[in-house]
Amino acid sequence: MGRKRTKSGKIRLAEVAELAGVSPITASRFFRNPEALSIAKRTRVESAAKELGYVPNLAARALASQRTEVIGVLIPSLTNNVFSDVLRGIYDASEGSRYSIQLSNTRYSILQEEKLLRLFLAQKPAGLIVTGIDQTTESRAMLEAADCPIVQIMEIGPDPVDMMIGFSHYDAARAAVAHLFEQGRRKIGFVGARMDPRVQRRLDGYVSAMKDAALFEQRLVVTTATPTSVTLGCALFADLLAREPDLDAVFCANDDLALGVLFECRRREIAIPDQIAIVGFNDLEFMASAVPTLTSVRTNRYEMGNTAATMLIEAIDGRRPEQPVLDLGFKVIERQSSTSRHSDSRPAVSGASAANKMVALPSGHD
Amino acid sequence: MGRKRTKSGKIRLAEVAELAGVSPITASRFFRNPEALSIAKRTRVESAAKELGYVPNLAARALASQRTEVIGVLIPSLTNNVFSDVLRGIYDASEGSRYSIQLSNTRYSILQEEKLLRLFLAQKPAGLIVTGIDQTTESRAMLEAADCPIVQIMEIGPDPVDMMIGFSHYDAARAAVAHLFEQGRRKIGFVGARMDPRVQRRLDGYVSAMKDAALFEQRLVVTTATPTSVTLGCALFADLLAREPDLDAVFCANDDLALGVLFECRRREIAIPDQIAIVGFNDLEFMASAVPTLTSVRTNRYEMGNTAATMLIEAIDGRRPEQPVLDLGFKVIERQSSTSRHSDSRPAVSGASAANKMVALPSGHD
DNA sequence: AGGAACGTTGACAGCGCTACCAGCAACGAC
DNA sequence: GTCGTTGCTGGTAGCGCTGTCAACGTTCCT
Repeated sequence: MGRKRTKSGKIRLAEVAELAGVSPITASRFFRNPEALSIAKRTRVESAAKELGYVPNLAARALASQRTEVIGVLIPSLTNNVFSDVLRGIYDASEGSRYSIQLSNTRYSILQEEKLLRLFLAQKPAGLIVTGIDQTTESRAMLEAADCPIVQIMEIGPDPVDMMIGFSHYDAARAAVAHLFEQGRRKIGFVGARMDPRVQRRLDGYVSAMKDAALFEQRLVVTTATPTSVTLGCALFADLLAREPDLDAVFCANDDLALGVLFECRRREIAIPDQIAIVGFNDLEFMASAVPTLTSVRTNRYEMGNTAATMLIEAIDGRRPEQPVLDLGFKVIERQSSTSRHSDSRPAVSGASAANKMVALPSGHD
Repeated sequence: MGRKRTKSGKIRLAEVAELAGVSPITASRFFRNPEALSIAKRTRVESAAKELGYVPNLAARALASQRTEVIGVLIPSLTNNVFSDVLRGIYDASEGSRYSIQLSNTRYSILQEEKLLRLFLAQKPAGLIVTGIDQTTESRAMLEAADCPIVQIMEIGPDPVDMMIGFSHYDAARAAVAHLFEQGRRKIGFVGARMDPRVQRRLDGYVSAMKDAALFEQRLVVTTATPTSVTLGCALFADLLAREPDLDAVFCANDDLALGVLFECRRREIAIPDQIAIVGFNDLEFMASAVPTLTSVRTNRYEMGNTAATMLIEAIDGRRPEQPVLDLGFKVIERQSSTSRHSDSRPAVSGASAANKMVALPSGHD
């Protein structure tokens, strides 16, 4: 019905095709698979599109092709520093690809996750990134039935839905405790907050290491379901100290807690590391600048997000990785807070010790 | 032809309508404007949809209605704590509404912002949230031509595109400096990183306050374009101290820098606040737990994001706010790092002083 | 009583794009 | 020379939904 030159002056594929002197379908192909066109038509369509300032209509494309170019991402928290690094990795990888990111926050609730998953799946995403390996049975079933690639991030486990990228929190915690053992520490406390599955596995790693050395005592463990914070680190450490005044080290489930412990020690004039050693988890930026500098377990958060999104996009485009489960490992970054002698002289400007000793371990081999 | 019972067994609006015994268009209306239906049909459609587990196809809806239910959000950084709070506010507000969030990262580049804006606008978003008031001329023109509501967040300025929510960074900086004056400080340094427009305006506020008191000296200002970090705070403070050993206070453009300054002081055994007072900006959680507790300018980041998204959604739905520009103000939270006497005894557990004195100021009245 | 106004419903015709299949030329194999 | 085969192109027919308009019954007004 005389549908040329749409009233609102919008540029449709048909206009581009007309200007290029090809059929709409050929123009369409140019945007999806340029190699399928002859060079002549390819350049004609390209310049026509540029001249008209054509922008494809994603809704029409999604409707016609029965699939979207959206990657769904489900993470438990928007505030946690850990996830902001992961997210940045994901967004960086998605840029330049034709996929866009649809982000949702499960607030550490697997029921909420299930609900969001249902929502996402109904829109037929091109791919999905989900956090962790602890889904509801229902969620798990939906993921397995989904006809798109899926990456589980943050940790690795025995039974991937599809792809998986992360590291073993259990092994990482064991390595942290092993480091403290090496430094001659015996009464090592554990401080944890939120107690999501990954923190729980860090606790498990700590417990197993302590039990292996016949040093485990329940009262050395202080945890809470409350979301983590520096202030909470102060409070939990105070609790721990009240239970066990002879403590000679604390392994904190994350760096915020470690910073809180550091502050609380300073407040109580407890010498670090002479009286108590501190080890954190994640190696956030400030750990290297604290006084004393704080030992932590470095995790590759940005890389985790970036690789996950990259792998996912490759899989969507039909190039599945040969290795669907990727262990990114971790490193214990040894700093002053847990090493008995301050061997290095104070650096000129920043508190970062230039001579951080690193203990690198690929996780996953128990 | 014969398009009933789509092959893949997918539930379309037509199936719902058939089961409910109404026409598809009536069923469609149920999802968009239930009040337009008679009670009888409303309940019939509702139960039919529930029975079939109908989920609307957003792509088809977008194509047919020529508009999407996507709110575009442009922020400069995914890593910065400040923005993660804002984002959380935005996502929280979008939940429960029918709008979904499309997030993109401008990396503090207004050119990148322009590019993303073009991309977003091409998809006809339902609304847009952009950061700050410094857009390129081109971006500004696009925003003004856009036929959707727009909220500028993070700061307020004279000439809103549409709606605006934030506070005056200039006034907030002046208030921070005024507080230091009150405490008898005179040689007040400024430490800033990244120097995005908002940090620049904090610097402007600092400069004007110092000039008003005839205390401004260029060498009191240390800034860098480098992204902010705690480590950078250490380094910049060291620079500042080298230039001006008689310093008696530092105003840091954000809390990470302030923490770095704190650590560097500890490293150099500079007494806080006796020798040097520290004031940060944003009042991140850890400021209340540091030793000594750190004074900061509290900003309502979560509320900013939440209110912005709420206002935007209201505006999309046709209920424009009577007051399109909202000043959320700020508060100088006075803590030990800038108050001369430690009047409060040590709290039992956390470092947070229970008796934080607050100076609240609605910004915007110079 | 006649007609306007309203509330409710449905038919029709796309929205802009792509899946599918058919067509055609050019090429090599038999 | 005939028959595939490959590479490129185009026509047709929707994808699932909603905008528009018309039609209907009911109520309210004059």
